[in-house]
Amino acid sequence: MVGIDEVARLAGVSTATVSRALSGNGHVSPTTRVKVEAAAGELGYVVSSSASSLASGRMKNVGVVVPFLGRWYFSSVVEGAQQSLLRQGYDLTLYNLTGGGEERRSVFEHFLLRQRVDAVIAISLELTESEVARLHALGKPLVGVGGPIEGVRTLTIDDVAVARLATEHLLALGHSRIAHIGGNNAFDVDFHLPTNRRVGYEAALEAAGITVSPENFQPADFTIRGGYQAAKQLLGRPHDRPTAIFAASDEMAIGSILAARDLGLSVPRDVSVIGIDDHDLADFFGLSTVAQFPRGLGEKAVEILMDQLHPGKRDQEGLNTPMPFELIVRSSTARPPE
Amino acid sequence: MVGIDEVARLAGVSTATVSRALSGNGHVSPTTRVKVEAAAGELGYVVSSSASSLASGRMKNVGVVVPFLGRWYFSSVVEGAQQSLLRQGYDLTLYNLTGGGEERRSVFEHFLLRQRVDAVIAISLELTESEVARLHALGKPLVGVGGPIEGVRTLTIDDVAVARLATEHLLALGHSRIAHIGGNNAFDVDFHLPTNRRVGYEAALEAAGITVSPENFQPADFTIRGGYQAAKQLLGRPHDRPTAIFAASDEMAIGSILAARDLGLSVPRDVSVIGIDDHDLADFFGLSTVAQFPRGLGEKAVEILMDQLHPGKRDQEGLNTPMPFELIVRSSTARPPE
DNA sequence: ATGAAAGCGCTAACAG
DNA sequence: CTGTTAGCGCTTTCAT
Repeated sequence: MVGIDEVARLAGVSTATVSRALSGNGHVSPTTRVKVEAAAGELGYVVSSSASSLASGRMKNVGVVVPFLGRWYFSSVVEGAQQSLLRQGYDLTLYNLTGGGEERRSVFEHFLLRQRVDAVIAISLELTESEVARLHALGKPLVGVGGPIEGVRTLTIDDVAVARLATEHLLALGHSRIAHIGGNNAFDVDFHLPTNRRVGYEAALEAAGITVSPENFQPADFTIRGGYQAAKQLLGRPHDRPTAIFAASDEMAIGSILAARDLGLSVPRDVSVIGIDDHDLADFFGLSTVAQFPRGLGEKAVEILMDQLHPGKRDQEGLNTPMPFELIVRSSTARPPE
Repeated sequence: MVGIDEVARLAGVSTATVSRALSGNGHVSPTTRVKVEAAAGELGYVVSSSASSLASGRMKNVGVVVPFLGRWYFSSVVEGAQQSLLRQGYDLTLYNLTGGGEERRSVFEHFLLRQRVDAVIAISLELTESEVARLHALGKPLVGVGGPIEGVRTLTIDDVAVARLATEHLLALGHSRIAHIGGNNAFDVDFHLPTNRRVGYEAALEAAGITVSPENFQPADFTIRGGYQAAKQLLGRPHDRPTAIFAASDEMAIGSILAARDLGLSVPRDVSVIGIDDHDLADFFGLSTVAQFPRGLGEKAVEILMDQLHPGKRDQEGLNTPMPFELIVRSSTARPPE
C-alpha cells in the first residue's frame, strides 16, 4: 500500500500539501496541485479511509436502512441514493432489516453507532424516539423517507392526496361504484400509509356525494397475489359489482387485472383499475396509476444530507419536504359500462 | 463520544484489557471481562470503527458489487449476504453499477481501494484481469457469484445442467416441439449465461433425438414484457406451433403464460411453460421452474469469505463451488395435446 | 501557499 | 492474565 508520504516525496512537497491538494480542503497553488495529482496517479495512491476518517472525523459514508430490499419501491430508492452518493465520493452502507426485531435492535444500538457513517437515511421506517435520540446524540444528520417522524427531516408523499387523485380520476370517468384494495394492518405500523390512502379514497367519494360502503373495501398485503384474491372477492359479488377498483399499490392493481380476466371480465370495459407507484410492470399491463418517483426520493434524500454535511449553501425547506406525484393514464381505466 | 479510556477507568483496568475483552482477541479473565462489559454498557461505549480499523487493519466490512438492484435475483443475493454479515458483525457496503461504465471504473479504481472493505463479493460480473489484479494486489479476498472468473474463488450454478433439466422435464412429458426463449446478446457479456442455457436446451433435445430448429428460438431481455413478445412470435405461427416453451428466466416464462392467454391458448393444456429461478411470482402463476436459491448464494459467499478472513477452520472446496438447483413442478407443465 | 508537528482512538507487541 | 508503549496513516492547527 503506497502512503501519503511517498506521494509527498515524489511531488517534492509535504504530506500536508498532498492532503490539501487531493481532498480539496485548504488552498494549494494550481501548479503544485497538478504535481501532486500526477504523483498520486503515478503511484496509484488512494487514501486510507480509516486513517483519513480517524484524523478528520468524516467517514464519507452514509447508512441506508430499509425494511425490505426485494420490493421495487425500496430497491429504487436505494438505487437513487447510491448513484448520488457515488458521485459525491460517498459509500453507501446498507442495513436491510428483513430479518426482524433482533436485527433492527443490533443495527440501531450497535452498527449505526460505531462512527462508520456520517449520516443515515431511513426508508419507510417509523423510528422510535430512542432510535432517533441515539442518532441525534451522535450529531448525525438523519433523513426519513416515506413518512413524518417527530423532529426529523423527512421526505414524504402526501398519501391522502395521492389516493384522492386516483379516486377522482375514476370519478371523473363517471364511476360511482368504486372499490378500494388497501393494506392490511400489518402494513400500517410504519406511517399508516394504508390508512392514509383509504382516507383519501373516502374523502374523494364523499366530496362527490357518494356514500362509502364498507363492502367496497378489501385489505391485502401489497403483493400481486394479495391483490388478486382481494379483487376476486370484490368482483365476484352477484350484484352491485364495482365498476372500478383503486388499489393502494400497482402490484395489487396488477393482481386485480389478472383476477378480472380470470372472472371473464374485460379491463377496462367491464371494470377499470388504477394503482399507485408506476411500478416497472405498470406499463406492460397498461395500468393507470399515480406515479411516485422513488429514485428521485433517494436522490433528494442524499441532496439534503449533503447540504447538512457541507453547510454554507441554501438550505432548510422546512422539516418536511413534500414530494411530487403524478397521474399517469394508461389503458386500464375508462368510462364505466352503460 | 465516550472513549476506551473512560471505560478502562470505570472498570479499573487498562485500555488494552478493555480492547481485548470487548473484541474477543487475546485472553481476559472471566471476572474482568464481566467488569469491562458492565462498564462499557453503562457508558454506552461503542468502538470507533475508524480508530479500530486503522490500528488493526481490519474493517469489518465487505463490499458487494451488483450490476442491478431492482431485479429479484440480485436483491435476493444481497439480502442473503447482508443477513449473514450482520450476524458476524460485518457491515455491507453496496456498489450498484446500474449507472454504466464510468461508475464501474470509479468503483474499481477508487472506492474499493481505499481500504474500506476487507473483502468483496462480485455478483454476476465478469471481472477484467485488471480489476481482479487490483483487488488481489491489496490482498483482499474476492468471491464471484454467478460465473467462473479466472483465478477467483467463485460460486456458480451449472447453467447447462439447469437448462437440460428443464428441457428434459418437458421431454419426459412427451413434448417434442419445444421452443426456447433465451437472452439476447446484451446479456451474454457476463458469463454467457444465455448461451449456456441454450446449450443445455439443445443438448437435451439432441440426446432425445430431436433436431434443433432455429425457428424455435427467440431472444429476449429477461423481462416479463420481453418474454411476452417472444412468446407471441413463437405461438403465433400458423403451423407447427410449439407445444412447450422453456424460458431462460421466470419473468420471461410469466410473460409467455400471459401471451398464451392473450392468444386464446390455455396453459398447460395447449402449451406448457417452464422457467428458471423460482421467482417470487412463480408460485402465483403456477409456474414450473428450476429453482436456484439466490439467498443461499449470498450466504455461502459470506461463509467462504469468513473462512478466508479467519483461517484455521476447514477450507478450500476448490476454486469453484457448484451450487444446487432443483426442479419444481407446478401447474404450467403437462402432457402435450393429442 | 506551504511545512512541522501534534494528535485522532484504538490495537498489538512486548514485558511482566 | 494484564499493563506499557509505540504506532496505524492521515488531517489540521499553527507558524512561516
